[in-house]
Amino acid sequence: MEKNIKRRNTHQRKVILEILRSTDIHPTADWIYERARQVIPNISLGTVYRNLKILKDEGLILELNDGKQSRFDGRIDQHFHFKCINCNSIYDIDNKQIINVEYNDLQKEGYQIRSFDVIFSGICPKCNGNQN
Amino acid sequence: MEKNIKRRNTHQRKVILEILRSTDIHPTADWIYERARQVIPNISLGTVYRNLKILKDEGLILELNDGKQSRFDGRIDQHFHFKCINCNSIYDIDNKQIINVEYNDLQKEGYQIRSFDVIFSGICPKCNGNQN
DNA sequence: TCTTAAATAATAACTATTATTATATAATTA
DNA sequence: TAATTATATAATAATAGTTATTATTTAAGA
Repeated sequence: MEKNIKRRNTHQRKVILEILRSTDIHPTADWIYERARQVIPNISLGTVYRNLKILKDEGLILELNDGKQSRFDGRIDQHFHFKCINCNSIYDIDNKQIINVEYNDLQKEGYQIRSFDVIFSGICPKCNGNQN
Repeated sequence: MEKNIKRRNTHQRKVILEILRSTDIHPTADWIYERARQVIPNISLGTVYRNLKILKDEGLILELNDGKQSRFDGRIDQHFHFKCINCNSIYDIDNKQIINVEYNDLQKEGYQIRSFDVIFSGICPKCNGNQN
């Protein structure tokens, strides 16, 4: 994607970012599209995808993935994720203190670290006990 | 997928697992397919996908994802990953000592943790210095 | 207000993955 | 060892998530 492009602050992009920031369910592009249509009835799914890519490029959102679909996250402060292997939900994990990462050694080996995510996998509290 | 199915130990599945265990590049299904064709010329891509799913289901391999494609990992001992945002390579990170995860609190909240991965994102040593 | 390049809506195209089905084969049984 | 049976295969079609195309619209600067 072009880096030094003069971006226009469009209504569509503002609505998409607002929708994403209003939820913690890490929605798919399609979910965001359905929500956006309630505000801009003739918005296009392509517009949703394009703007999600731009927002990610600008560091305003994160892209996760589910295995088969991309999911998006309006939170960009350091936090982690739990992926339920039963219902496929993704939860935010806020207990920063549970994880201690020291990556000086990696940097010495030449890795430039921009970010990191910890993704737990298992059964979520809702599914726990009533699995199919 | 059926759980109590009587599995047959096919030549195709053995070859696929062998190929995956022989590399550390976390290949895509298509890469594995090309390699497998050198051993079984008329193997089908569908067979590769089906067996990768079975092997994952049996806990013999891991599935990572790259954003748009699945990547597979023949290593199942605890280790972490580094994803280069420049060349898209995924590297294994072995320094277990750099990461300390304590998830008792999560378990108390009802999360059943089966596994976790730490994914660093940034520029790899090879790309460091000669980015495009 | 005029100009211009970026963004949009609509839609087509692409691609990774999964499903379908007739045939082949591993493994069990006789 | 031969017959049986259900699983796996190869070939191919179908699906679905995402990206590309293009004529038109629009945000933002002059």
